[in-house]
Amino acid sequence: MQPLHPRSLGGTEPSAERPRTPGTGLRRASLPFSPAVEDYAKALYRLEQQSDDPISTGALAARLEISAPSASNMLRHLAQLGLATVSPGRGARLTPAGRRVARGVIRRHRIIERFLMDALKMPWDCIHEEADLLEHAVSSRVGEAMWEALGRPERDPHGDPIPALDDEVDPDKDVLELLESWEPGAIGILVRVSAAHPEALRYMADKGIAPGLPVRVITREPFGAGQRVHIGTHDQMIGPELARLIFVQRTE
Amino acid sequence: MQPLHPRSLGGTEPSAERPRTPGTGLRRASLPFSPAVEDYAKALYRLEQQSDDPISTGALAARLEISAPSASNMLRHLAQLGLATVSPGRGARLTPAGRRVARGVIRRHRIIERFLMDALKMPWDCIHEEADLLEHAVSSRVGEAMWEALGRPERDPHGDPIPALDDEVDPDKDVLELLESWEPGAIGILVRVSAAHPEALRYMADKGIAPGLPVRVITREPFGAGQRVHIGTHDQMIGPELARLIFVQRTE
DNA sequence: GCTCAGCATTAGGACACGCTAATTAATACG
DNA sequence: CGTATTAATTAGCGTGTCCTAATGCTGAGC
Repeated sequence: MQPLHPRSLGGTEPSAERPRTPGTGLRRASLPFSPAVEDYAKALYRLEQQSDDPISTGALAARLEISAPSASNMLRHLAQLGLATVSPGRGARLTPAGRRVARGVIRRHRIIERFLMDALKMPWDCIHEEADLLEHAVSSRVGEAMWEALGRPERDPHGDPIPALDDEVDPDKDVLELLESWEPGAIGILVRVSAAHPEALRYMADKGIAPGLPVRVITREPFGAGQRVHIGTHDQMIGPELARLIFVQRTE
Repeated sequence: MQPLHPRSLGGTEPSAERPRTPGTGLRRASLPFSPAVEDYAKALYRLEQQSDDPISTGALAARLEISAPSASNMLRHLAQLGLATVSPGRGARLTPAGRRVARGVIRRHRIIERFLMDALKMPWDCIHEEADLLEHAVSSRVGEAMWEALGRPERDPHGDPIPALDDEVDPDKDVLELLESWEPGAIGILVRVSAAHPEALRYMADKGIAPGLPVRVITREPFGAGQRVHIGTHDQMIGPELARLIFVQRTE
């Protein structure tokens, strides 16, 4: 079904004669799915990873910050494209094809983040937004070229893994824990930080907290005050809200 | 124009509060103009460079390969945005603001081409298409970061100059000539090749014809057969159609 | 001065995506 | 078991961008 590879470069004739689907804008003739479709697939994918149950229209709408009817509508569209199955009134699931699309977007997103960071030296706190903008315009050809140019990295700057298109498993499953859950004495490596909160990212960048550093919990203060943690070269107080955004992997 | 910042969790009111411009899609809240608008500005800019007269609706439509009514419509829209002035029935011109927008797009396009070529090592004949896709998604922040990372190049891989936003002049004006116009004995440098024909690009890449090489016309064959030209290290026969795509600068 | 070819514009749709309001289906509670 | 809350869907609409068909203007030749 559908070659996931874009760019139908078989096009011999330079112009004219093309049916030119109306209302679809001037560009984008060559990318397989619209940005909206890709965003929906991505959101469903993420939600499926969290819950295992079919995704309710409402949850999807909340995630994308759109109205429930819009989500409902688009789910029908996704079903029609073969990317999701919808049991009316009961929620939706991605099909394998839908998961492939979603992984493609996520993969490109993370490659782009790495790229903005490493190759373009852009500041931490804007790369997520910029990557959101770019992920739908970067073809898989360009995405893969970036990945090669970067030396085939396995994680983005927040420590999120860069998935292969047919990876059905999350490599972090059963491996990562929240820093929040660790008791004094626990030792490991800071693997990833949630990318969802730009302010938190800025704060952590400022404090030198980044994926890859060794971590050791020293104490846990009572009454929810947080943990004293050795990260990298010095000690920090990590409040519980921040500790919920930091994922660590235990080492013995 | 709101940056669509996520998570406004202070929301006390049950609803209403965010205007949320409808029909505008999920993303793109942060880029100033739609891809379509940018494309129109770019096309007008190019056409203005060629003719000096106001641009007719038909010429614009032909350039963008869209219908005349679409062009007419969009011209009204551009006028409303302050990017063009339209004298009904008589043609359109870009305003200074419109020229800035157009130069921005062209600048980003050429930076992206250079980038795909130099940083990502992508093949010649696909970079133009890819850049067309990317130019509307690359913010000026990212574009400028690319430019810096490349060492502030002045030309794209086809030899087209990368304009500054407020450059009102074309540096190639009065300097470049078509290879076609040169007589035997003429000597110079190949500065740019037209990017419009992917097949020609492929052919030239194959023959080692690229911007920056020294050029000397050896003979001109009669009856439109073309020119024998020394390019780089060896001689080639260049047919008249190809010679119309090659721009050269004379040296003494 | 009138007619007709050629361009531009208006009219009327289409499609993708978003919204609100109203309606229906599902769940929960007295 | 009936009603109240909540979630999902249908209805109807707005916007951007494109299309075709019909109409309107404008200049060239008579």
